[in-house]
Amino acid sequence: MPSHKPQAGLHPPAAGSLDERARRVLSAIVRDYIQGGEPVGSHAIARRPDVDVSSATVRAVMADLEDLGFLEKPHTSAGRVPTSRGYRYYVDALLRLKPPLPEEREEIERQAHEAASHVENMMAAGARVLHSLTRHAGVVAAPRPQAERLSRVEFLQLREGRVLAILISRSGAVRNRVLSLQRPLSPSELTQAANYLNSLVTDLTLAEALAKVKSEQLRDLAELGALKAHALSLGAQVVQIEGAQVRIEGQASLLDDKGIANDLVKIRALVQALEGKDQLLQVLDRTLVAEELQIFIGAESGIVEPDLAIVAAPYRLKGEVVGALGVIGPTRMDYSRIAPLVELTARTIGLALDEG
Amino acid sequence: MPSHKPQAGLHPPAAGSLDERARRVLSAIVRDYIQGGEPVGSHAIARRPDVDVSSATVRAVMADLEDLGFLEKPHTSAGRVPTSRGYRYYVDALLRLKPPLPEEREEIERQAHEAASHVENMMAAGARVLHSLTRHAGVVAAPRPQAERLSRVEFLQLREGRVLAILISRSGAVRNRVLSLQRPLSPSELTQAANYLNSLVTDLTLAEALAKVKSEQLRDLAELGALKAHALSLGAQVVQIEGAQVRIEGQASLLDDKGIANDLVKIRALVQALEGKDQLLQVLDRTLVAEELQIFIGAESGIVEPDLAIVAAPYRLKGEVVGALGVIGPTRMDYSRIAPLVELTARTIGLALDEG
DNA sequence: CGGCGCACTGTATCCCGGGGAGCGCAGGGC
DNA sequence: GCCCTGCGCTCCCCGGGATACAGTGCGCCG
Repeated sequence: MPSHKPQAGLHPPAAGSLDERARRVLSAIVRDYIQGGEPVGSHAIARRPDVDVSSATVRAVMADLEDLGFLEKPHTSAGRVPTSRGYRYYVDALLRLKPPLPEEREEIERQAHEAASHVENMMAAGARVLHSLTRHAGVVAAPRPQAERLSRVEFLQLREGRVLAILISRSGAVRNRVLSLQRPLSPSELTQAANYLNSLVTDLTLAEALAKVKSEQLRDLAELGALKAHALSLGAQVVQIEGAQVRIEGQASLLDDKGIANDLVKIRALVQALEGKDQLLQVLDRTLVAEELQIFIGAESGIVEPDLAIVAAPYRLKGEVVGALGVIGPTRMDYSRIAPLVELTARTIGLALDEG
Repeated sequence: MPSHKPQAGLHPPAAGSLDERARRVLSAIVRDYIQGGEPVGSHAIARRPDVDVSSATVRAVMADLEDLGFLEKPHTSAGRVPTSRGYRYYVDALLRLKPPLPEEREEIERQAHEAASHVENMMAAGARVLHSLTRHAGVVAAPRPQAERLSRVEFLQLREGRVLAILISRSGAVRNRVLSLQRPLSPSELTQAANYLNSLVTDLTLAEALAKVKSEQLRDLAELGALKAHALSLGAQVVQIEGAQVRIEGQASLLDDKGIANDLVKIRALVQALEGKDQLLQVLDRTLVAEELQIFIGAESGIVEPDLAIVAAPYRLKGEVVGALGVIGPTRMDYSRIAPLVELTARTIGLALDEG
């Protein structure tokens, strides 16, 4: 399994520093807490067949784990709860992934294929299927324009002084924007301008296209005609079409988590954070850069709420990473089941996009 | 002021049946409750200069109003709280509108003008300004395709067997959709098809355009060439492009209301209801049909949460109603201030769209 | 070194009683 | 006849105290 660490280990105690017994205890606590959601006591752990020591010994181990920052207790005399650091260790070193069930596979594939022709449908379907299979919030970021390769640029004359610029990407995504012209162009001039731009930017990513247009702009200003200069300035505007939408499904399920449910302040912060989707987008972007499945736990995600975790995976179009999707849930979500589901969904959606 | 009733009065006691004193008391109670948010007692009302009777008399009047269904008490021996019916009467018969402040006007106009060129920006700006001025959730429905008049249809060849259809409306809204062709068309055939369609549907609303295309399809099938038939079948698909988005800003503010804040079940239901925007869209649609400002109180809105009210107004493009926007808040929101704000925002956005 | 049991501590829940807000009703004045 | 005053009653809210409970920490023992 590839490393899930979005951040390199920051603390001195190295990952391998726990002995076998401590690892078993930590693993048991995390799984217990994920399943039950309540602070877990030494007795419950001692009863487990794979630990098999007395509760007093467990308590001793727990005290050590607490010193190391893997566990904490809500109050003096309560059971222990994993900290973000505890989850981190669990995810990095202890996690055993469970492959998705056949019916889950089928569900993902059905949804992906029904919706693949249209990018927006795809996003909605992806978010929906992640939500319904995990009962947490499913989230899909639109293919990044920066990473997408352009297929074509078109201009349509609207009315005096305004053109509609249309960007068609290789994935079939379409973006458009209304531009204002400094001086009117005739239809044939507009066609020429479009042809010229297409000759420059076809098959480039948006980022590359922008760079290309800028460099041409510098070089050609003197040497080329006014028309081409004008075309380039339009091109510079076109390429900056903003995109990057995020689709969320099932945010209501986030409110079910016990850690949040009773705290109005947290609920508010959460709803607000999800409403402005910027933070979310940043997290998904990090996944996009990493190019492999990422698990963000607590504060790592940058989302205000510290009891939230995000499992995200990039999806590919013709081999290139173009977007990311994932699941947002409480830190105590079932990583062993959800990580493979997210990974599978990303892969399946990538395949569907390739065909669509 | 035009009637705000979305439903005709259902109960026998006619609107005018309250005498002057009862109306004053009801009005005072509603305003008091809107301001303070707590059940209001007879003493508080009796102290008001515009009522000026003893608290015992107020209590008697209150008892009558309670029998009529305008008030209720959360429990025996608490103050009274208006029912939906009470708000309804208040809004219909007692409400005194307060014109927006100059700075509110300016804010609305600034936002509307900055964003008018692009429909999506306009929606975002409208929702934002309504949210920021009212501190409740602002909501804007996209111009309805059914009501919008078409400016033009364009086709762009994508790759073998697929075309991108683009619908440009008079308001500058652009919608697109990828269509599959039964048989490939050459570029010139495509242009011809587009020209033919444009000659049919320009300046029609989407609904009219659909009817027109259908009728042409029947008539011309035998008489016209295969190309035109093909064009018509494309046209039929194009016109069915779905749209109708809703933009919400500030849903987090809905959680601040005292009636909801402490009830997790309600919060969940609310978040869920807003996530699927269908219900909201239906409410705004009703406003669109009514063609004037509407106030929906409690259950009238069809939104699950009974303690919510919606103030909505249609906005116009060149005189024709094309969309609706409004504010969602607790039933105890300040209607006298918010209704004029919503109305003004709708009008201002309409004007901005006309120019844009 | 691991296991056992006891004392300690903090939480949650219930019950109880006092205080207070507000109502309904009866009786009296203009 | 209308409206005000006064009084008793009901119900909520709040704080305190008792109880039950879960789980730890630690000393002691094999």
